[in-house]
Amino acid sequence: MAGGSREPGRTVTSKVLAILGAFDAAHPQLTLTDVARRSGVPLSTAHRLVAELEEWQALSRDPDGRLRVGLRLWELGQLAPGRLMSQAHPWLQELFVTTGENVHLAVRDGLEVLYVDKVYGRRAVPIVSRTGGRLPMHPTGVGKALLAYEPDWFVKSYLARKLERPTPHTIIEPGRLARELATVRAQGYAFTYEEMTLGSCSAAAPILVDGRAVAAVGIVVSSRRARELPRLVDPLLNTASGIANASPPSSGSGP
Amino acid sequence: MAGGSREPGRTVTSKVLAILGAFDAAHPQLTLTDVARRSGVPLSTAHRLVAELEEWQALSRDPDGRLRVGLRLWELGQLAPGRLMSQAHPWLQELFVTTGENVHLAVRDGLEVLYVDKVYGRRAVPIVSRTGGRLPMHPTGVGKALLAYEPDWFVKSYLARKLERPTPHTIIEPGRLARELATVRAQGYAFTYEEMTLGSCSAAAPILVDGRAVAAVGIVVSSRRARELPRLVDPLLNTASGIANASPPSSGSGP
DNA sequence: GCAATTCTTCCACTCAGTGGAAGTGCACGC
DNA sequence: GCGTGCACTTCCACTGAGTGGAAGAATTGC
Repeated sequence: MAGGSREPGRTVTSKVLAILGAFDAAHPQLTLTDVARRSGVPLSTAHRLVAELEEWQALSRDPDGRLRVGLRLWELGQLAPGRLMSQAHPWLQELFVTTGENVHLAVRDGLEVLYVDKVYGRRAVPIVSRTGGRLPMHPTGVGKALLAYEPDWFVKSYLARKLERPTPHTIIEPGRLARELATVRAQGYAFTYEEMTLGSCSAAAPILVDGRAVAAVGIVVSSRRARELPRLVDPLLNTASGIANASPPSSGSGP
Repeated sequence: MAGGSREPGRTVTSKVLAILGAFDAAHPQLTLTDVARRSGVPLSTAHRLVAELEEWQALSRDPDGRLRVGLRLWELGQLAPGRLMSQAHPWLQELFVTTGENVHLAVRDGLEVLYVDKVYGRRAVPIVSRTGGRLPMHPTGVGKALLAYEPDWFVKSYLARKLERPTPHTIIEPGRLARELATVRAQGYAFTYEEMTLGSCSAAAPILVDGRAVAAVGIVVSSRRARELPRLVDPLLNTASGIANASPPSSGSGP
């Protein structure tokens, strides 16, 4: 009876990864049944695999018994970002102290920006992005800063899709967005005015290493204070170039 | 010839986890051969599993082709620590701003402390611990703060082992250490004087939720400035209780 | 107390996974 | 140019680890 009709061609590894992938920012804690449903792994199989993952502390349980990503996975994750990110943090820190604004660092992942670090104060404007969060590129400052330095074919394919419009201010017309990106490229930084969230504006600058934007620094302020953004450009650019230069001298510097 | 003499009883999952476990703070980037050697997984098997992990961005490759923990794993890890840690960060930030000292947050994992967050300035004393780092409990401030609130049986078994002695100042005599812990418990905070690293002192306070130390906040200063530690106790305790209270009202508060 | 939901265990079948060995590719030295 | 060493990739026939439906246990809700 049992074991006969398995779904073929699915590796154990892919199931393990599907189980881990069931967790995301919107669903940080799940029951076993949730995990099975979201990952597409049969319940009994999920049960066994989850038990192994728990044993290794890749997953652990909340007080109420729900599953969460475990400490060991967090610890592993800390090894990921490499030199750039850990070197960037003090710079972000300093930018926060000198400007008093919420600052963050983001990289591109696929067609989205992934927020990899942020520094913020308790009294400042509440900020939407959280570390590890993802947002589309075109409505965000860091997204525009990164997109502007991607190769043409990439930008083209980005613009070719139907773009989300989180607010009425979001620029989604391909032509207008392309012109915006040209401006960003020309001046070296990007602004947004309520393009992602009503009430928030931002300035962002790419971190350029060998001409490629490996990350971007952003500052978010409430839109009432949008007029202060230009004032923030200088410290922003300083920070961006500081981070870029702090990264170890590029190995392939020459021609 | 092939496939016959496999090592039995090892699940695929355990191999995947062993491969991930091959990465640690001392070995953040590895070649495939390293991974196979460190994880005990045969090279050809490691090759296949690593390829699957790469496809999912659980692992990725450095410019020079060596393997690293990938972005997706970092992203997953961000979901791990739950409310406490993300709520703690602004408090740490503030403690750093008011004191100007290096501050960090640690939790107990097994017999070690795991540093889960830190805030530091560029000009301050260089700090040994890095996020995700592990240290033994008895020579560190946060370690003592955490150990002091563990149940008796745990402390007993901790003291029963032969304790490491990273510096001549490290307290490793069980009796003396037990007395030290009693003091910590009595006064609510811990000091260390060059017990982990020559040249560094620290003060630390536990974050108590329902009488259990769920984490600890620490401040590190250079030992020349050890006399300033007492002055730092008040802000430290404020921070610790602030973090503790900021966590959502405990569900099982009163019997 | 019964129904709904979630979690755990069972087990016979079978194909996904295995790993030693052979092949490929690259870098260096002579 | 050619051999030597090392790291990576592919191959393949065998087999037991993994499978998943279903039944049972535990828990929750009404």
